[in-house]
Amino acid sequence: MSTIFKPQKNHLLASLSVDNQERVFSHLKLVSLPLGKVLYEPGDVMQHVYFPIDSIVSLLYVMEDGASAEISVVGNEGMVGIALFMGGESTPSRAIVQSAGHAYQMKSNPFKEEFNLNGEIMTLMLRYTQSLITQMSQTAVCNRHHSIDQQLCRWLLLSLDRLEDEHLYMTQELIANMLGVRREGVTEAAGKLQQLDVIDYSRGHIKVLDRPKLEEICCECYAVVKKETDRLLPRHQ
Amino acid sequence: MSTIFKPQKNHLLASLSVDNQERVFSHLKLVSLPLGKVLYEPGDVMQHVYFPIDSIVSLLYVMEDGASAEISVVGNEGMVGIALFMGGESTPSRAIVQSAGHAYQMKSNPFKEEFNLNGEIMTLMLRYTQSLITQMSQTAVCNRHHSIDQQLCRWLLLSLDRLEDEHLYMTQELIANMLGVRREGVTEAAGKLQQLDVIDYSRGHIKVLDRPKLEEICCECYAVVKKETDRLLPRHQ
DNA sequence: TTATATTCGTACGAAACCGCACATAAGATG
DNA sequence: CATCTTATGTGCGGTTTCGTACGAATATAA
Repeated sequence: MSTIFKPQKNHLLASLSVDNQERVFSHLKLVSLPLGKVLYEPGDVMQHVYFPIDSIVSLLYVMEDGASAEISVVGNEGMVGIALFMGGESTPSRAIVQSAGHAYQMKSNPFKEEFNLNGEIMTLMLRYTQSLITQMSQTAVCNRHHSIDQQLCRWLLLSLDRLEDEHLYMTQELIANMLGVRREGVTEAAGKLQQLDVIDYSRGHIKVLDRPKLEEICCECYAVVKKETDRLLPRHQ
Repeated sequence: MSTIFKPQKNHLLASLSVDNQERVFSHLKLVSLPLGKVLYEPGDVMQHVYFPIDSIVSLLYVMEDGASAEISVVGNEGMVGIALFMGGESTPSRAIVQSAGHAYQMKSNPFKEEFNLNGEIMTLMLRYTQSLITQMSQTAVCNRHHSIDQQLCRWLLLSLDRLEDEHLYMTQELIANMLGVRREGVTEAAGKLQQLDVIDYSRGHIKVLDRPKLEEICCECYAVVKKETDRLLPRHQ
């Protein structure tokens, strides 16, 4: 179990120095995150932070009338709960598990203590926060200018990057909620991708057949975020 | 001149303790920001940070095809250049003066030194960054779900909050660039507001006549950002 | 197997927004 | 004043997306 799910599977944790890893790892607890689990509701004071391993968490804003839109997505490249060290301790959005899996959980207080040591961990967390800001910004741009087709491609690529293989378990209804569009819109867009043999979609199971083509069809938004994230958080290996 | 433009007119600078004010103020230089001036281009390593006094700066993303979208807006409540202390030193977006006026400029290095003292300034800057994140998130949501009419209201209110009176000097063309819509769309939306006696618009000069009504017509996005900003950065006075 | 729930496909009118073209009007310039 | 530039108003066809409704297909349960 814990031989498969090493903390190092999370890129942020992996990039810490040995000293910091030892101290931080002693506070980590492996938890299972089922699909749809809500880690934070809007305004909740965060009790834990999460470092996803093979799960994906969406930061989702839900409006008064129930409509929703995904602000950003967090997988093994990042962490959930940045508002903790940013000072607010809560956000107006919801953190919800978009793809079931596992994560390492750490209690707020020890994490804040580590952050406040003003060293490697703080630097890393701030750089990650900037990459998250980039993703949010690009989401705003993409929402403004790009078609559902393109946005679906972006969304698929962002998800793929955070999973271990090319399989996504995700109904069109759920994707529609993330993109903030109608379910029928996703059906159409996914149908086009299927006709192009880019994906194979069947009742909540997507298999990506041709990733290069997916990137080709996609708007520039994915590449911008990817490039900036790589710049901010280079993976040393 | 500098009797009118006190550093304290910027809310972030004003909220520093006397000690920190003394140290920081010695590095500040009052600069004039003409309309359209670009403070940073995408990817530029930032040489200065800016604390607006009576100017407004837009963080704008410009796409490959020239289309654009405003990510967030910064006035006397904030600062331009957060990427400096977040670690990236640059962003994929452009910082451009949206409303002419003045700002206090500070060189990057002394500012980073202040930030790294790990005290009040750091805490404040991080809280401000979180409020900026909230604004970006809500922009993404608003871009997804709300009409041009509503978005124009949000945009006007965000601008109003950062100005000293109810006068905006801004062509419809420019607003359209910020919102990422057609100029004609802004003409129509502004026409409706004018018919409702909410604004008076004439060749680049907007006078807001009825702010309460403006807030009423607006989508929830403005209030969400406003409330969260007030929570994160209470003004002690 | 049969019934039921879930997921997906399709259709259609309405609305919002776009791209484009052009007219009008208000300042600016000479 | 006459001219030019800039800013705004308006109209129209085309596209995308929406809201809604309904049917088909697949999984799940009785």
